[in-house]
Amino acid sequence: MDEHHDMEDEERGGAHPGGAGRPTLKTIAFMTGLGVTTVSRALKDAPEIGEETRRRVQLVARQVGYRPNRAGVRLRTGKTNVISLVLNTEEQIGGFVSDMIYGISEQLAQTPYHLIVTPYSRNNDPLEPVRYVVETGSADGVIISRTEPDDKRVRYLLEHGFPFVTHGRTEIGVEHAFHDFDNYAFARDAVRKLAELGRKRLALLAPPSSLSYYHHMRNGFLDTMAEIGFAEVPFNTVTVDHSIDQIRARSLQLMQRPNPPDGIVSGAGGATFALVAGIEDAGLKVGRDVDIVSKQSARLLHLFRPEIYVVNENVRLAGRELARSLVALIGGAPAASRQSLAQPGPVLALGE
Amino acid sequence: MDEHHDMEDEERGGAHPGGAGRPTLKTIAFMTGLGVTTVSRALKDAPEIGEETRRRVQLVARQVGYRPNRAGVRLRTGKTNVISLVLNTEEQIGGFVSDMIYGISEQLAQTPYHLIVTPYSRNNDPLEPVRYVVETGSADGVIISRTEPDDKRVRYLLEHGFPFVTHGRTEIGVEHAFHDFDNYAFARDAVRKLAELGRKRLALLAPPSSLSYYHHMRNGFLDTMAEIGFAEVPFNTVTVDHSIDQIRARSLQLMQRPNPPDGIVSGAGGATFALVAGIEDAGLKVGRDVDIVSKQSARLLHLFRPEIYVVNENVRLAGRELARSLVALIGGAPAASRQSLAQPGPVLALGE
DNA sequence: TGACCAATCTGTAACGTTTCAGATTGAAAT
DNA sequence: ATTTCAATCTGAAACGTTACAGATTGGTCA
Repeated sequence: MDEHHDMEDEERGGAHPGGAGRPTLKTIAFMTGLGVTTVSRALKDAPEIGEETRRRVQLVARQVGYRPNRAGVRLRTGKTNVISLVLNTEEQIGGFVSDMIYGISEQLAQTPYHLIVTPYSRNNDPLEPVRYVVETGSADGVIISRTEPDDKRVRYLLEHGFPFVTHGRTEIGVEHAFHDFDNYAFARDAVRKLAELGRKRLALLAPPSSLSYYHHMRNGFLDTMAEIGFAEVPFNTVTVDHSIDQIRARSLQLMQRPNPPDGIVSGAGGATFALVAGIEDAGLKVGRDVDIVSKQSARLLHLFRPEIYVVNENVRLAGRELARSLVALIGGAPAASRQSLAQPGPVLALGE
Repeated sequence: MDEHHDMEDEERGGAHPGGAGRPTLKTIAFMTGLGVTTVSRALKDAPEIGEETRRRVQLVARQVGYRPNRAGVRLRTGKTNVISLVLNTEEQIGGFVSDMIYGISEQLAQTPYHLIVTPYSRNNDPLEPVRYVVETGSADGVIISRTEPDDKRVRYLLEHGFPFVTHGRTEIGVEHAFHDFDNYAFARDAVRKLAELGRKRLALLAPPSSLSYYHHMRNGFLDTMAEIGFAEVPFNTVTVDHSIDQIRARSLQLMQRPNPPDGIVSGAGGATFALVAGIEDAGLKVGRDVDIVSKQSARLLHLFRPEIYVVNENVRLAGRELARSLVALIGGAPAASRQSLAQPGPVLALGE
């Protein structure tokens, strides 16, 4: 005689389909007097179901609040109705991740898709979470960010024919879906604005050089500088991904050099806080000794120092776009049709 | 003759268990010459399996990289191995949501649990997503934040015996798991610091009055004020959840009143940006005309205005704690054992 | 009349897992 | 020699869904 009798789900799915538990196809089949197959097909508007039957089934289904069992569908079809957002969980200054998640959620709200967050930290291989999702089939598609020109994850996903969208572009020959902010245009506009303001010695606080958008931003910066005939003040000891303290210290160093910049383009709002702190550590003042054009996703820079010029990046929108694309992709849309580049808005001064 | 033959998964789970697809219990059963039941039990260290068999099965399982199919488990047992974070997706100034998610992810990384984000917006009933999760059984437990003293969601979850943790406490008689920041202590320490600085006319920029932690913060503020013998300068036209523009405008109004405060306690870092902007709009200066003690989760306030005193709230830690508790709860731990209150650190001036 | 057909419906099997209720051992107890 | 028992193992059934391969109509056509 066992001492352990598991009787927990005694009352879940009753023996009779009229039981107390959540309604299933069987419940509706019982109520309508039809077979489960018919009910299943009627609910998805299959062609070989009579008009009246279809309506009857759908009515009953609505009445009893039928919701397909995800595990059942998933087991049978392999479709998970899940989208995975692969995230680097390192601390980031004023990270934009929440907005991204909000945007994705928003877009997914009216679909059967759930959003699941698949994290990785610096220790792990960035490929690891992606491989996990593909190998275990735990999602129908993934969203990845922080793309590199020759991104291992993108190669892997392409090889395995797994649906994905990248936040950021790659230099891989094969076309894939992406959404990106036009950082080339941002840097170009930023340089022009600084030139307009009479600034001549410009520096760039760029993203890490491994990432794709580093190159875009840097090219936009350099091309425009060359066009105007300016020479760059190098500032490559630090990136927007470094810590506040590091950026601040390097920024101080930068401003204490013989010929410090009088204009700086900053690739991220969070980093700009630290950048300005360093500038002020050097006894200089933004708007007087140096002008700054910074990208931002939160809208805090103008409160911080009203003299900063800003370009807003709408990350929530990016999230929406990425989710929209991924869902389309899973539905069979060609990757080439799901590529978009968000244009930066104007360079804004305080109050604009 | 049908024109449509579905032959897509012809090569997935082969007829032979030795096929190409992902290994299942059947694969291992075939390889070891055992029954699937035995394999299933051997893998979970059931008592009625011989020592050698167990080792053999586990070895093979490891070799072929066996990973239980989540849909199979879920369908059979009802266990989803999913935790749902229920989120309000409204814009928040400098929201702490990313840190929360990082913390939860971090904690969940070494468990079989996945994190899924279940959003709701202002239009929807906050109860809606919770009801969805419970009704569809789409997770084993939920994490909710922005709790109210008499929280409908908490009542609902208690009634349905569904595992949950709240970020924030309630006044509901029944015990439930929570993690909270001690906002009473924060407000108390803040008031004391301002008193120490010689400030006498104090105001509080509080959370929305519907939320639990409004009361904690407010009580901490008022109790300590009474203790010292101060009277409050009312500032209840706005909360930390309002927009930058609204807070800024009301802050300006506040400072233009006949007897403006000379000390302000602010419940959120994001709001403090707007608060200070309003103060400066009035021609006043933080540290001279008024001192501020503000809670923050990002570490930006000292860069913003070095004169602000800050108390740091570690939201990532809160995420970890919430996830840890929820997993314990699902594992059968009593709710009363999963209640924790994070004590605020010291009130910090610049450089401390 | 009988054959054929389209329209509609249905049962069975399978996805991968766990649980139930045995089956098969070999050894110990009678 | 038979019974008993513990130790191991096993097949069948079920979770809810969909795909496949029919079944059952009633009508049309030769």
